[in-house]
Amino acid sequence: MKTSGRRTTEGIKGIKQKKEKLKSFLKEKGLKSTRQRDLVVSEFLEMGEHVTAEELYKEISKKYSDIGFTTVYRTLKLLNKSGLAAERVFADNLTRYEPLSAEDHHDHLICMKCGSITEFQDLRIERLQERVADEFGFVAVSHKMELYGYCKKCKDNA
Amino acid sequence: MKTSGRRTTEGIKGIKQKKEKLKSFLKEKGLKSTRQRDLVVSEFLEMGEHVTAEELYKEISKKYSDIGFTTVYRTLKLLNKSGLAAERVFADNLTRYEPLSAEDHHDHLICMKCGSITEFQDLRIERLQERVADEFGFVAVSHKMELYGYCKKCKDNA
DNA sequence: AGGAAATTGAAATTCATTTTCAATTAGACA
DNA sequence: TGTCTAATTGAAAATGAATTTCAATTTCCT
Ligand SMILES: [Mn+2]
Ligand SMILES: [Mn+2]
Ligand SMILES: [Zn+2]
Ligand SMILES: [Zn+2]
Repeated sequence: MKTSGRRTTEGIKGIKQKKEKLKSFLKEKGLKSTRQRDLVVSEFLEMGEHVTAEELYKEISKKYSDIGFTTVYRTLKLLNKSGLAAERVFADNLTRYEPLSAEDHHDHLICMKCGSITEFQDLRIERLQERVADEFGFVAVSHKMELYGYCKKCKDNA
Repeated sequence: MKTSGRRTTEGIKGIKQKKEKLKSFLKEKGLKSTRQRDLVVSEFLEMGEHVTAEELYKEISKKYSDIGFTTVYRTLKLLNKSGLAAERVFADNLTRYEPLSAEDHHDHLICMKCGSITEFQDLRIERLQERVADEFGFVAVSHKMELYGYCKKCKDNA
């Protein structure tokens, strides 16, 4: 049984590590470290899961009124390009971001009532996907898999 | 090996059958049959695959200059609600429609170079998805699974 | 410190989707 | 077949998230 739940909150260690990675990425690309980027990245890593640029912006605005939405938006794009965040679009068609490391891969269960998102990983499914691709002479480089329905809580107290 | 390709073109039989189903749906809901709806539905069923409202509209415009985009758009929504079409949003974030019947279910392989879309069905994967959901006490009612990569043609002449 | 290049944030733009509204049409019923 | 009401149509406007623009500011290399 390879399926498993994932992640509670980003550990401090992971955060520092990721910030280091970002710094390398910036330097490598001739980009600059700024107070704004730092703040946005910190908040993002602490918040953790599946946030929209708008949500993150609102959260940040509470503490730092001088950081604009555009900067939050651009920083998330940057994190994505540097491989530190994944961009996700679920059924509501909003672009969400989540911290991600290179080795990490997972898919999602999405509750249609409360909106909660559960992550899972299933190697058997992944293998079968590869197999399907092979049958069609298709080379898969990524995939998207989402299950929509009702989470434990929501199906119980219906 | 349960995986398989699908569908060439909608048979005339299937088209007539679907048009009948739509008529029932309309009557049942107190809606009206119109020349426009008829034309849009015919063109849609003949075109077949994964079209956007815009694409279908342009195609229809060639023959019938008096049919507006809005009507095409609304007819596709209607087909969706009546269960005769599926709405799909792939990575390009455009809403596409494809003819679909109740029993039918399939997922997609999408070529990142030429954009071709291949359909597949894999019961083993579907069973495992159900299993994953169960493990989390989640009741899945639908899912989305797309594999992105390079199709046979595109990976060959790279 | 000087200066080129990157960044910022407000505002404007884009673009698919959805809604509005006045004119037209379908179809139920007499 | 004519009447009437509700549904439909299509052009235009509105929406709203995502993206771009641009002038002012900041970073950081020399
Ligand atoms: Mn996730
Ligand atoms: Mn399909
Ligand atoms: Zn729930
Ligand atoms: Zn291809």
